[in-house]
Amino acid sequence: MSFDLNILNPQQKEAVTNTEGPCMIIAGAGSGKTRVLTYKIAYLIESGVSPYEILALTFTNKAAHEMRERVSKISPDSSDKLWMGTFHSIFARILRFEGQRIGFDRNFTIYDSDDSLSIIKQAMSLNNISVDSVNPKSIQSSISKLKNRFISPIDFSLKNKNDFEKRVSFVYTTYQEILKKNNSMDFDDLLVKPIELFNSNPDILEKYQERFKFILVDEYQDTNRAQYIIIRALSQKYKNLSIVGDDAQSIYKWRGAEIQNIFDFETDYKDRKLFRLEQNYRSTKKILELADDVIKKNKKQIEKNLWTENDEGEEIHLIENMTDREEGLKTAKYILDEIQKEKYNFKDFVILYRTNAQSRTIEDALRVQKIPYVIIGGIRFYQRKEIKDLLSYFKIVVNHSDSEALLRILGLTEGIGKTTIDKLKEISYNEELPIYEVLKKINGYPEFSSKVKIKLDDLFKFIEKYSVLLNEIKLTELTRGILDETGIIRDLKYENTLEAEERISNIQELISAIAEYDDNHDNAKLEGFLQDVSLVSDIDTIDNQKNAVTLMTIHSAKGLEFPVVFITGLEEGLFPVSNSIIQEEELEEERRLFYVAITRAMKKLYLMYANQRYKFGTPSYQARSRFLKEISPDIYDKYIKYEGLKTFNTGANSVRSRQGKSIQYDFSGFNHKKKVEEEFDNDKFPDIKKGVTVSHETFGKGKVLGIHGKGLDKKAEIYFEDIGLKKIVLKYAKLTINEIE
DNA sequence: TGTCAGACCTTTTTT
DNA sequence: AGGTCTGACA
Repeated sequence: MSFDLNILNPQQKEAVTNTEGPCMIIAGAGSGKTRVLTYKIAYLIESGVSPYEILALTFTNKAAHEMRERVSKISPDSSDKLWMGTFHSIFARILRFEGQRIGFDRNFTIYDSDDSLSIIKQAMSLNNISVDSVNPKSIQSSISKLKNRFISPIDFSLKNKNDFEKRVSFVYTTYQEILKKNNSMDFDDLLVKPIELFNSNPDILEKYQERFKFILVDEYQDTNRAQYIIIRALSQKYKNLSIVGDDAQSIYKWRGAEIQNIFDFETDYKDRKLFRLEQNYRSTKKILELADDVIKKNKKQIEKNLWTENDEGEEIHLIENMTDREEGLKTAKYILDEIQKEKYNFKDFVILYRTNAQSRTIEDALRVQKIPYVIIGGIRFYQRKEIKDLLSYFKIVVNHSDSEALLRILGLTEGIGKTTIDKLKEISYNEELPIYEVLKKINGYPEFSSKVKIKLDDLFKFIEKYSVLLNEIKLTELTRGILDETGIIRDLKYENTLEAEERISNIQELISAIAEYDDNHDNAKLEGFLQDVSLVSDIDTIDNQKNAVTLMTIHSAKGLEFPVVFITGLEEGLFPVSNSIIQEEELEEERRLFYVAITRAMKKLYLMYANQRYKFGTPSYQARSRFLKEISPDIYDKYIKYEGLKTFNTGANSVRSRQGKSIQYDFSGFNHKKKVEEEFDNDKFPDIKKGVTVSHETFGKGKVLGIHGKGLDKKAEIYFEDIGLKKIVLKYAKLTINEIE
């Protein structure tokens, strides 16, 4: 054997070598879960199982890549033959092969949530539901939840419903019709459609049951109903199903995950074997004990007892800050201190937060201190406007039915306005044709002016041209050709702003991603690239080489570890997030999230909160998180070092008194906003105008590029020498004027 | 048809 | 603080 089972501990070894039948592995945080999965796969291959017969499902591409790489170290020739990937990517692949059976072409488009929202709006308008009466996003999430529970439009329409649900039902039906017409699927369809396929085609199910004799599922606690059904169907014949999970780390209920799946595993598979991985190799004793203390407050959980042989470790820091800005600056300061004291590198640090919106203040502080950082999440690369624009051209060339992509392009085309687009939509709807087909015979419609017809015909010819070239020239040349002909870059260059430069560099990045894909795949096709693109998440692109501090949400951090972890924004209403206060179940999920955050830390942990934080551009005052208050006194006394303005008592009284004080301050400054605004209706900041050079207390020297709003809402767009472009609300910022140009 | 300023809404978390 | 939508105007 080319690998050594003896490096595993006894429990890990048993979990690895137990390959027959259903097997459940409860793996605590940092207990070597990935190692067990990779060894199990390698062990199967060593025992003579063909890699083609193994299916391994993960939640992120990163986890899949990492696992594949680790398998390839043990079992070099077989790793690329494994079926290993996210649920979404594996089943997208199967649907490309078999989708024709349920009426989809193999070049179907995968819609992201923005695309999906736009279709929801179309579906709403077709059902005469105004976007003012119902929030399209709430309909979108309702539909997504239904799909995750594998409830079809017909099933749902048969249920007794309230007003809102009736509307959801109508929109759901129309929404699926549009997706079908566009030859496209949303993320949820990638799970729902395989089930439909298997249900209506037993021969196909049988084929894949036979193919995947061994199935391994990672992060089982975060599977939803649809995923559960797929796994059950595929494993039914051979029942060689290994699931790995940790109920304490279930954090995706809001996305339809059913933690119950893991609790139910033993009733679903009566003869299942159970293995517990309880030795933690990651964290210090102090960190682990705090984590344990936190998670014990939750009622429902599978019993386990996490322990470690690691050192006791250093104290955990708890730091109070007056404002969110101070929180950022302190974080930066502690990073610099740690680097000096402990010889850490920037890449050893992660700063975690509950919501993406919190990153901005932290980024500001890091830039001021010149600390390099990478930010994961937020506005995703592939969701940026310029990228989506360019991708739309690619999509329509690959899939002519993708009217959503075509509509986007029409919106970009000079000389085509809302009127034309509405007319096209109407014709397409009445004649039940994709918009592309309407363009094809555009000359037969007298309602368009000849000028418009020429434009539309040009666009049609453009699509035609590249559809032909699709199979004739190399991917890199094809996409380069499309890019040049759209003139996107030329237009951006003409704009000649910093923002446009940024956009151009994003496009260049996309083009190099295509070149890389072209190099790595024989006979690379645009279709394949588009699929990869729609299913990547930012977490997949973490670059371990770069020496920089990482910023991300706690959700993205699952599965990762860092020597030093900062958890920021530990405040009521933010973490736990406000509406989870009402429901016990949601509160427990927030607590698990806190648990996940703590257990990312290997050596050092910093807990941060701020008394005042900007929310929606206005300051708000909140108490520190209940998660801090509920830490057991003995853990608190032994392990936690508090730095703050007041003595930190675990009792509620001290909080109240401080909060009271803050609220007073609040009233004096902001609750009389309206009155104050009247007083300052005249230009309060007459000297801040375009061209003036100013100094800001944290951002340094900068030049005013523009002014927006008036009175107290007056904002200035300032280009700071150190950190770039910022928008500043003048009433909050302390600016001094340096010189007038 | 295209533009621009102001109003208005947003914040959970993501494949 | 930032993005999106809308309605007035060119």
